[in-house]
Amino acid sequence: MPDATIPGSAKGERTRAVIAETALRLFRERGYDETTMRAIAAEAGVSTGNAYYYFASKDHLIQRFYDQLQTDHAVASAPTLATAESFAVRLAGVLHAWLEIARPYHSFAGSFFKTAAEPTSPLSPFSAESSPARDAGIALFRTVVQGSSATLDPQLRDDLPELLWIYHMGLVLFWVHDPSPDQRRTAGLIDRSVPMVDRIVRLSRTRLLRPVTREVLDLVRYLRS
Amino acid sequence: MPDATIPGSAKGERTRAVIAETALRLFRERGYDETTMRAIAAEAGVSTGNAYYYFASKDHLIQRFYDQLQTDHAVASAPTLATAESFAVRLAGVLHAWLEIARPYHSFAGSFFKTAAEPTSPLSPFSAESSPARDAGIALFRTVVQGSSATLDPQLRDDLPELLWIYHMGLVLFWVHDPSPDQRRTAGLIDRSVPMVDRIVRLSRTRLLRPVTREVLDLVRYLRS
DNA sequence: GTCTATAGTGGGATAGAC
DNA sequence: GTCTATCCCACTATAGAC
Repeated sequence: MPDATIPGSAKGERTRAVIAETALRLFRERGYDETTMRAIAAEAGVSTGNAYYYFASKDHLIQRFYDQLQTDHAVASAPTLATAESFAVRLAGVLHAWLEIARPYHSFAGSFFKTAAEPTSPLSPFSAESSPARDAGIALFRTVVQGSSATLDPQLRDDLPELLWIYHMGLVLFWVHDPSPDQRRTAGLIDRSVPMVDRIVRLSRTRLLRPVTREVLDLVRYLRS
Repeated sequence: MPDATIPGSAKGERTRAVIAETALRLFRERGYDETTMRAIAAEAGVSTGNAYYYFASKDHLIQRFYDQLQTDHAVASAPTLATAESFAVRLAGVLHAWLEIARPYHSFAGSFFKTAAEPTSPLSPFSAESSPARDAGIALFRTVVQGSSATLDPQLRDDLPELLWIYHMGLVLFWVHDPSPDQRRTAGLIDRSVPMVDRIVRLSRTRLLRPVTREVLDLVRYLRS
């Protein structure tokens, strides 16, 4: 036996991984509702009891999917973030990157989305369990802001990444409901809304709009408190 | 004509109503997940099979709840709409009215909200089955706009009600996730966001913001097409 | 601590007799 | 239109093997 220091732990992690990967594969092949825990366990070569030993519920298998998606998104966004300087280009690049890496999962995302939408669910993007993925998402948008050539109100510079993440969540909501082939309408929505966001961010420093900017920032702080 | 011509139909409608009312009562008393179809059927004095004869699924029982809420909302909004002239006051009145009539259902709304969020669900506010409720909602906001003293760009005047309905859906989303007592944070969100909306609507006609207004309206039309 | 096997519960949904 | 009987599956419980 290799590894006597943490007995079984390595093996356990491998079993956990096998179950998670099998589940994800079956979800993609058959859809979420059509994939039973029995089938996942059988296909992974473990007992159903064992599957439940590692994952508290069928829903918990999706947490893996989130983390995977988040990692892939960061990787797919890297080229844009490394080269583009314009805020609008960086933002559009990151959003389109998400669209591309998420595309293969569109049909099955729809079927488990309901679970994520439930307030008490650990899969909700607003839940405590999701805070690592959420923080990673906000961090990505922080990179979008910080690397851009745009000059911003300092306070807005701090809070804008969170606002952009919420904007992204709105796009995801639209995407989930988007029946068009390859979700082209969502792509269109990005292409049409990014320039608006860009323009509004630029205008936020003007005398006319500064009061609104203040109100928005106050609101963000109120909601965080 | 109210008729003896369709025999049994009246009886059927009564059975349907009894089941729906029983279900709503039990949902409020015990919560959605904790109320089984067996319990609903038993309490209503019918068999479970019969309950399924009238309602294709447990979720379908909620459609009744939607309609009820929509009707109550219109009634609760009437006083404000009959008296207030300022756009901000009318909007805030209608939104707070919703908050009040929805309050008793907050805890159970959370548990079935997931169903409504599912794209393929007939309960989704964007579904074809929900279009009557959606249209009624938009009509309510049309009254908010049309009865107000504010002067608006004609095109915006046409599309603003739909935008306000979407804004309302956003507030509902927040409300569902709001754990504060009596959902006070949602009330705070309304109080802080309505002045912003009001200000932005006023500013939409200024030279500086007109391009953004155009873009927003183009976007709305794109999404409708 | 990791895993199997098995037996069982409860609830959404359905089939088919009447 | 209404019933009874049954299916299916998520999930639990448990007892024990390595």
